[in-house]
Amino acid sequence: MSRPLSPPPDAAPVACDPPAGPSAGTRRRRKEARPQELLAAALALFVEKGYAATRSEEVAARAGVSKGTLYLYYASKEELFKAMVRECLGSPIAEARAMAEQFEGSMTELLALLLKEWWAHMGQTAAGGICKIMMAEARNFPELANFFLDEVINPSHEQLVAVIRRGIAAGEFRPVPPDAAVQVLISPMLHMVLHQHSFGACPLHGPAIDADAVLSVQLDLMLNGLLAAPQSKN
Amino acid sequence: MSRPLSPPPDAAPVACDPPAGPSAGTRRRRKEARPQELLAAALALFVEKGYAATRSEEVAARAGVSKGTLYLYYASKEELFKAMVRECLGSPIAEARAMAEQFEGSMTELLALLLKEWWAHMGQTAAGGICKIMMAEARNFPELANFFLDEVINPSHEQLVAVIRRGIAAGEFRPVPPDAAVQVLISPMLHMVLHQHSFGACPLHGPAIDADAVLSVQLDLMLNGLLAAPQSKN
Amino acid sequence: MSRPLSPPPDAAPVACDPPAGPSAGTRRRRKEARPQELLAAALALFVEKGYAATRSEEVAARAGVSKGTLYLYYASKEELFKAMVRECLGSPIAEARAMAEQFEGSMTELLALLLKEWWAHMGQTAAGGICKIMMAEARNFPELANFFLDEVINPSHEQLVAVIRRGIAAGEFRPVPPDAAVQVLISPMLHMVLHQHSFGACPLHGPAIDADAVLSVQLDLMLNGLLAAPQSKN
Amino acid sequence: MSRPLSPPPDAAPVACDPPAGPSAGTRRRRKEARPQELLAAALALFVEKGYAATRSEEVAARAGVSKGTLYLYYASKEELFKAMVRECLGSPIAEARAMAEQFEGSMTELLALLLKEWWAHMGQTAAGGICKIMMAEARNFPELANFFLDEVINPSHEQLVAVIRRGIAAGEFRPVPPDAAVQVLISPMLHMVLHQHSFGACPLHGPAIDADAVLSVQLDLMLNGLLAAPQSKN
DNA sequence: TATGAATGAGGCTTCATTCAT
DNA sequence: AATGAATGAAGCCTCATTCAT
Repeated sequence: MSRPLSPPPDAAPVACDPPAGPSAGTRRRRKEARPQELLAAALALFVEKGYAATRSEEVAARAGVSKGTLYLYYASKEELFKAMVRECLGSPIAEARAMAEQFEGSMTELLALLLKEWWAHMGQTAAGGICKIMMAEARNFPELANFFLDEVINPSHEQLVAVIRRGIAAGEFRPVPPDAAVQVLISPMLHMVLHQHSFGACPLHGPAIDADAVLSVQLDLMLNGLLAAPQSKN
Repeated sequence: MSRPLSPPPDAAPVACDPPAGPSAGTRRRRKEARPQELLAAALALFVEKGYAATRSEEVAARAGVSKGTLYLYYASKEELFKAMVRECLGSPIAEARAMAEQFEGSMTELLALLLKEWWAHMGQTAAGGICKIMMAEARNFPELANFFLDEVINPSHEQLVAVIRRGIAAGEFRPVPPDAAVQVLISPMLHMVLHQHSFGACPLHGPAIDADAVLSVQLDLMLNGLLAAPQSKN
Repeated sequence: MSRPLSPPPDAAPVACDPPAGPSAGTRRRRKEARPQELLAAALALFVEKGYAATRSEEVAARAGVSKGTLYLYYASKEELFKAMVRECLGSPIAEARAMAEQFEGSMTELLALLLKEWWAHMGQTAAGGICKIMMAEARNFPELANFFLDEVINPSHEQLVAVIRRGIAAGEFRPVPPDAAVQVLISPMLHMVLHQHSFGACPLHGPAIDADAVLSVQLDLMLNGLLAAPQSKN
Repeated sequence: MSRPLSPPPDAAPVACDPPAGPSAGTRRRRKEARPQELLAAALALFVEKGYAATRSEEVAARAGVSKGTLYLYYASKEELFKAMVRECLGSPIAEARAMAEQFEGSMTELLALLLKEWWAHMGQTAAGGICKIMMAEARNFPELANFFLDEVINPSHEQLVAVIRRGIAAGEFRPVPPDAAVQVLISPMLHMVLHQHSFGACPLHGPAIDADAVLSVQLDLMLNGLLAAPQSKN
């Protein structure tokens, strides 16, 4: 049940969500799929090589179209990049939020659930690549970086902060500074996501990170560290 | 005592004469200092913009020399990059190792000490920038990535694994898988280092990460989670 | 019938559409013709200025295209140069060989014929420029020099040696060392070819060489010198 | 007695004439020799690689001085080149002229003597390299080309023309067009000189030209072809 | 809509030349 | 006089973008 964390499942979920074009169901020609294919190609290449080192012709080729066609859909390389980032974020936050609101168990359980969700989305999906490319390019695209912060990082963060706060308020967690605790909480997964798309994808890289092991140790340690009353309770 | 973690202390270390301060009347004859100045300039720019997006002329200009001068010291942009990575790693691992070997207290204390050391080196020093740039460029420079793994990541990792093992053997820590535990242990700091050089350096970035708070929460949670017998502290 | 030997008939052969004449309204879609146009431009400029002193953009401009277009067809200036040399040699040797094999007259006549052929090809055609450029660049492109030796010089030489040998064997020529005799035989023409593309092409050059006069004197002297029995012509 | 004609005796006579600086005899420091050393280095390198492909630093290095020093003696690369050409021509023509004027034998003998002289000077001396480089660069340096024509080519040519004319007038030679005959006469040697510094200097070049054999065949054929009365005379 | 030939601004690198020592 | 670090114009080449088909 433990899977080493090396070659990211790049090919598997080509787009983050199969975003179901305007008329999903009847597949016309291919034209309707073009933007998605281009974004998927862009994602794979930008993540692999970085923005500047990726040639737009490569993206087109990977999407199976010619150089010129790319420009029918995106006005420039930069627009393609921005579209890719905006597109591949999609709805996961919304989903997680919905899940959290309906949740009725303990905060401990909710935390575990959310972290698993996060990993399932970021670790198992090409969306994780967005994290790497944003980390690499944030300073070159401040506007995008802020978009990413507003749409992804801060909402996720706030959601987890809220859970921690609720847990503390309920006496379930020890009183810790929630912001810092959230950083501690998500870091291992974030690290694995980034590793997956950098060192982990190098041909000769060293010992792979065992994602499942890290996740379970992380939950174990964190919850042990967070829980208020020593285990004698319950 | 808590310092927000945003504009990285770019200029601080890396042995960089403030490039030709007010007393810079002589504009030649710097042969000895030039390599360091160029490496410092390269570090700042490669970290900020990435390898491909940095023009070699920019590096030269930042080092206070002209385009051509750069090539008197480094045969190509790529050689400059490699030299920079190799140069900026220095001896921190060796230092940490020496410290660990002489240490006589508990593993809990040693762990805290090592993490603080790591942060002092990577978080407060331009060396942290190397982490960001390596993460961004690992797949473009596999040879360098392996150098970095061999010289930095793996030795650090092994050292911490050894401490965890010793702690477990001594009954000080609960039996946890050491490799995974180390990932959990260093992730928050790694995350902060990367953040510092990406989102944290964006002009408009959101709420800063409070490094000291994260570090103390991290130690608190981790050690609480690691410690073996619930010290009957009810 | 005697033509002074100065400005080489640069434009004449080498299959070069007069680059976009008056009817050049379409400025694109020349894919088939481009390689020839580029090679012709390269030939003219490399012969005129030498390899190193010719800028690739000049070649492109002379071919009526832009800098970048050149690189769609040839990967580098060096590749362009090599392609040009290889291209401009063509089949003359094969033709001469065929002619020699079918020839039924005396060796004296064959020799005269072959030399005229050689001059017609090298002296009246842009191919002669290749001789100059190869002489100038042989030491910078040893591989190409050997190609030229193998494909042009040595076959031509061997063919003439064979004729001399046959003439000697038939008692038509005096017994002379055939290799040296061939050198003597072709030198005047070679000299004129080189002159044509060097001094002869200088605006202010001195008295032109009269090619036809040289050729006829050359035949006269050579054959007089070669012929075996003093035909008793007193 | 026959020597193959491949690696030109580059090193042997460094300068064409050991030009005996102002105070030859007492050798001061080195300074007086510097210009000669630089010219010799320039000759070797320009002949080997051509003007444009030779870096001025290479010339300086070969002369055993630094880059800057070169510019103390010659204002620019072009001036160095011109000085080299002008310098390495020197007095041979004058010498040959003197010899011809004092000569008292037959024109046949004088012709043989002059050709041997020419070969001794151009074929055995670095001066031959000037021929190659002038052929290669004539169109880039028209002024130099004219200098070369005026100082070397035309005087030599005229001298030989005069001999031919005298021979014809004396009934010693058949009446041939003297200009063309001279071309025929010197071509083989010119060819060998050029070959020596181009194909002949390539590492893998084909069969070497046997200079002595060519020269003797050349004299044999030429004189046979030139001589007026068939050999029955004498 | 799709193509891919063509363009040309711009980056990397070289090297002739300068100049402080 | 000699040095060699420094300069920057200029050349090679790439690649984002355009546009005729």
